[in-house]
Amino acid sequence: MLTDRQLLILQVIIDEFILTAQPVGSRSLSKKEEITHSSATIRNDMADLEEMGFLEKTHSSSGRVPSEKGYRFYVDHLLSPLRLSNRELITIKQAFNDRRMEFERIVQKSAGILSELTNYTSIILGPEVFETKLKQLQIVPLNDQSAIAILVTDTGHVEHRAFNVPVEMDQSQLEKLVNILNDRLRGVPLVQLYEKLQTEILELIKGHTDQHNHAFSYLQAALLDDHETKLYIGGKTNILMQPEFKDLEKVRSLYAIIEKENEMADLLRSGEKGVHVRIGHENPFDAMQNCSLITASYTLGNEQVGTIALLGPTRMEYNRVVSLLNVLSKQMTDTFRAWY
Amino acid sequence: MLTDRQLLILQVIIDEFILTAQPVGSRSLSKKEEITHSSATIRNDMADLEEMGFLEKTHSSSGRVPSEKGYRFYVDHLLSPLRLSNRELITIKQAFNDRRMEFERIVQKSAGILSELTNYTSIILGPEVFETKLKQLQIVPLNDQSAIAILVTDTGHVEHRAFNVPVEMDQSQLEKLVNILNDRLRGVPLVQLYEKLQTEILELIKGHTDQHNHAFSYLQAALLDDHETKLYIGGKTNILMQPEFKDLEKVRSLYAIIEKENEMADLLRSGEKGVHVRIGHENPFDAMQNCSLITASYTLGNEQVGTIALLGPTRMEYNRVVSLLNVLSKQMTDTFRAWY
DNA sequence: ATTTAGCACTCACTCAATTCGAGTGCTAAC
DNA sequence: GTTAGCACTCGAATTGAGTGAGTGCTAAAT
Repeated sequence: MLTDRQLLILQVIIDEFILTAQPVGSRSLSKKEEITHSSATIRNDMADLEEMGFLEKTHSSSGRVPSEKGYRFYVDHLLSPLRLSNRELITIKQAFNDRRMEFERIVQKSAGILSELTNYTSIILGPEVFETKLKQLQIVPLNDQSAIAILVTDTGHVEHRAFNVPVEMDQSQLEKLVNILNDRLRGVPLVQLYEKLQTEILELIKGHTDQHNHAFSYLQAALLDDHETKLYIGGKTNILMQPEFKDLEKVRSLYAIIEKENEMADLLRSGEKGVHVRIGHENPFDAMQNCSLITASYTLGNEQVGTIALLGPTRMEYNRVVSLLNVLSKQMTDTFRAWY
Repeated sequence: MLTDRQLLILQVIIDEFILTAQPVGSRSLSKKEEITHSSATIRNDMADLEEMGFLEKTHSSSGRVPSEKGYRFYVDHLLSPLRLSNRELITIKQAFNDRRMEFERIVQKSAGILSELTNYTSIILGPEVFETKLKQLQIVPLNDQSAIAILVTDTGHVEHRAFNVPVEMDQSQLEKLVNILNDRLRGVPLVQLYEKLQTEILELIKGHTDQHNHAFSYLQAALLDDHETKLYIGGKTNILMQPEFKDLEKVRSLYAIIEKENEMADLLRSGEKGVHVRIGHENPFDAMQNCSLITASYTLGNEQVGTIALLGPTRMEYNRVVSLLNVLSKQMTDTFRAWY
């Protein structure tokens, strides 16, 4: 396999390239403190490493650049876990000190922090709401034509939607309807809401007046759709600062992908627990060829899982990013656990 | 002042430049159908127009480019109102056909439509919530430590925030507190909420138990902050497609401005009623030197005013954009009027 | 058997020189 | 007042020499 020296050289090359984005040559390597050998020796090892597929040349007489296989090896075997700096730890702590216990706020902030600390683009997938259970349904009438339906889940998630109230229906009738719904639907997971509404409740309502029936159909429309899991993106413009994206066309195609919420959500969902690195072509999208995506999962309550991720060039500061995601996902999990 | 021919030439030059982003020369103008004169004649008029400050050269032997003064004149005097295409009208109609009467959704969609139809960046300022009055306050307990406060305004705006419940407080006490607050605060404009809470309510609460007092302070924190007016931005990446932004540095500085929500909000707020065009240096920010910002206001309910805007290069399709904003702001106003 | 020094070779990059063409201003004729 | 003609200007694109960082290979040194 690889000799110790080759390992060292591979490591230093990748570290250097991550820092400078420039191909690394044997001479500059031989000057490094960690390396005591001459440039010729290094050249030989570099040639071997290239043969094995860990390095590449940009052209026949250029320095070496890590290949995807090189990065993969680096991430799997050479990554030295990095202690986060104090500044970073403090920044994170502060964000979570916010007394306002609002999920959205924390997530949004986390996205901001991640992108700020890394200069990459952060993507956070909110927790899946499907498994959350209905806690309470509330109706607030605005005037005689419209009202707002508010739906609160056991995890504190709130959704609301305005809807029309049939003119012939007065407030007390509306209240009765809501009471019925609350009785029957409390504790029902949101995914099952539709089913329940269609069967049980519809049955139940049939016994009542026409108005009930009518109002119910309005309410139903208001309640059913759009329990989407949200995607929070931070530092989208950081992409512009990476030298590998000086070509506007690449930026554009990458943005095009990022903005497809559904596809991005699926991409993030697919990760297992723990930190997970996807390098270059390991990503399903062409536009992410020279990107790496690092994901980590967090949990909210029992089994609600969400994902935080960082998107940057393959030439990413893997050690820092991995540490950061670890800390942050843990922090999020802990914070949410403390709340509920 | 300007001769008819000069007016024509100015108009055609600007139209052409808006289309191609290339300096316009006398020869290419002379070939246009609308223009019957020779290139030499045109050159003379162009020289005059340049002397008057309506045109500029990029270098001594280049074609002409409109100056800001030129655009200003064009917008003020030469703008031929454009009928929107059927496709455009249909796109708009469809967006407003959504049965879900939710303000946010409509605004978000409008932002999307605007940027999609124009390839510029759309910015929409949500209506100021300060003048809206509290309709109802609701508390939904999650467990014995936390609850959610939900605040509904008379325009159907909903805000919510989780907060801690003091352990020694049981649900009935909480309900009592909420009832008191609802009685006293219903109809109070959000801006006055803080004041009211500090004076009247605090007074009222003092009579009650310690627990009330304690819980109240939690609730207060939950209710007070963050009645921000939101900024909705669409098509931020469209900026990348404009040739005047092939320089990444410009893109970055422009993004930096756009992302400062407060400053953008102030900028949009400053416009009077109706459509309003700000060209180049008429904008307060350096990064918007070669941008134009076109704003239009819409109203929600009585006096709630919001703003929709488009940001693009000074070389903007003014006629189309102005028509579009007109239609859309009217559509928004109408839709909201119908709701409330 | 490694490691190193030396040398010829490769290739991107920079920079100046050159050309090309779209454009202008000016003048004289129409 | 309008137009044709001409000299001139200047940016953009093209070319070619020079530079330097890099390589691979071979032979000597360890």
